[in-house]
Amino acid sequence: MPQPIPNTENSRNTDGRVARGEATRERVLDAAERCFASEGFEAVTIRQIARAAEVTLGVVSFHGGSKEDLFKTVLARRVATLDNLRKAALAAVRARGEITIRDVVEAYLTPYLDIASRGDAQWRAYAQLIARVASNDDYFPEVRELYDPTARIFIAELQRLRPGASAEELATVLTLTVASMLSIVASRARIAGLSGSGEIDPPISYRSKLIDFCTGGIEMVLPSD
Amino acid sequence: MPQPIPNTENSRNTDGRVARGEATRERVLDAAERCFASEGFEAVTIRQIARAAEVTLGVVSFHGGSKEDLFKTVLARRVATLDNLRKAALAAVRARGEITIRDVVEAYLTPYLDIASRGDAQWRAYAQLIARVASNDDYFPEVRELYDPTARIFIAELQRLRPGASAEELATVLTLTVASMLSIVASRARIAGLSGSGEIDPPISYRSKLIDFCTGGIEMVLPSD
DNA sequence: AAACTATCTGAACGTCCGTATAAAAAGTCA
DNA sequence: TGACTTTTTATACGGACGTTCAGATAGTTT
Repeated sequence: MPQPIPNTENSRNTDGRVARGEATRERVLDAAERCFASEGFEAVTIRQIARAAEVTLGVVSFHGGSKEDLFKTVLARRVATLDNLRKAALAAVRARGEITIRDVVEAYLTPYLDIASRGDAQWRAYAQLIARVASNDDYFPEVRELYDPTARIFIAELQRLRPGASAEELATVLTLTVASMLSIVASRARIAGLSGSGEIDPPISYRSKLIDFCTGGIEMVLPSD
Repeated sequence: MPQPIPNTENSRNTDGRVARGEATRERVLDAAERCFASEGFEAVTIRQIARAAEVTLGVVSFHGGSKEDLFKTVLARRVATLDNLRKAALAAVRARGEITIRDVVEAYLTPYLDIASRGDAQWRAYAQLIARVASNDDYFPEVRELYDPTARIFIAELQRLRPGASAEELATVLTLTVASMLSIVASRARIAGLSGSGEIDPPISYRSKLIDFCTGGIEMVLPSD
């Protein structure tokens, strides 16, 4: 079941040679991803990233540029992969013919829950990083806009199912769906605390409850009649 | 309609005299509240807070202690007030007799949307700060636990309405409701961007959509039959 | 007025930050 | 092999950070 997530990255130079520093560069980006995910942009230091990547200080700047560059690169390098998983999930349900609100919600949520629950620590870190970034408005604008194109695709899909809905209603329910999705990753500890069970379950185990919640919510805001 | 929010704070010494430095202390806490809300714990510097409060550097430490103390104090000083508004809203609907999921959701969400939309910049800042804090798991544990008692009260209320629901289901839907609520404050810019309208509306204007979404979501996860 | 306490000032402390860079090392190509 | 490029090392820089504190000031009590 857990098949490897394809790496959409280009590790060759324009002339076809494998770049010598590419392995190091990835170690740096991976370390940055883990650090940013677990501590946030401001709290992380370049020295921390260097230590995590097991390289010296200068190497981080050499491969990652400034701290801000590094942050943007880390976020951008996986966007296409996640987007493609979502688009594929949407295409799959559309190919089946009749489509429902629940189908759209499912296609949007599942790939994210999936990568957030994988064995691969880097993808888990990326999922956590997204949750961190999206929940605060104050990151770099370029970062926020990374996820807009796919959001618009899903809004258009909802629009098709509920032609009477206003643009603001559609944007609102998608934003609430995204927030709910991210909170599963960001707040599992709180859920565990409030429910009394000490157990912190993987995000995917909340899948059906989350899909129910978002589907029910959207259908209540955008009634079909 | 917008009546002043009562100040639950104690500005007198034990002997009844008004503390001389109390006004300064509040200026410091107010400034810290605004700064933490708009930039987050790590990004804010003590010097920035001092400048915003129009006091010298040492005064911030004198009245606020360490940066971490200051942060906790800022969050803690308004918890009781917000909690009381929520409890009052819940008591009001319970007094009316029959109670629904929607009533419980409304009682939880409205006070927050209310303070987040008030003219008072300090309460708006506090609302924004809550959104920032709650969306990431990595703040000080004491902070996270500030909001648990009231959360448990509302969970108990839901439990009464849906006796068959498990503790984990209840904790999950409450957490998703909270996340949705906070995302309205934190992501209004994104909603505006995605809906095409340049306008950023006050949180309270999303009230009915938000209540619909959460009510529909909870009812889908916890069906009444 | 004198003694005392609370508050505030201004300056300093040691530490760590992000970034830059010269020189060494490693790899590539002629 | 020797010239050339890419990568890595080690170190340094200026600045900002959180915190501390001796001393000045203002308010209170005796």
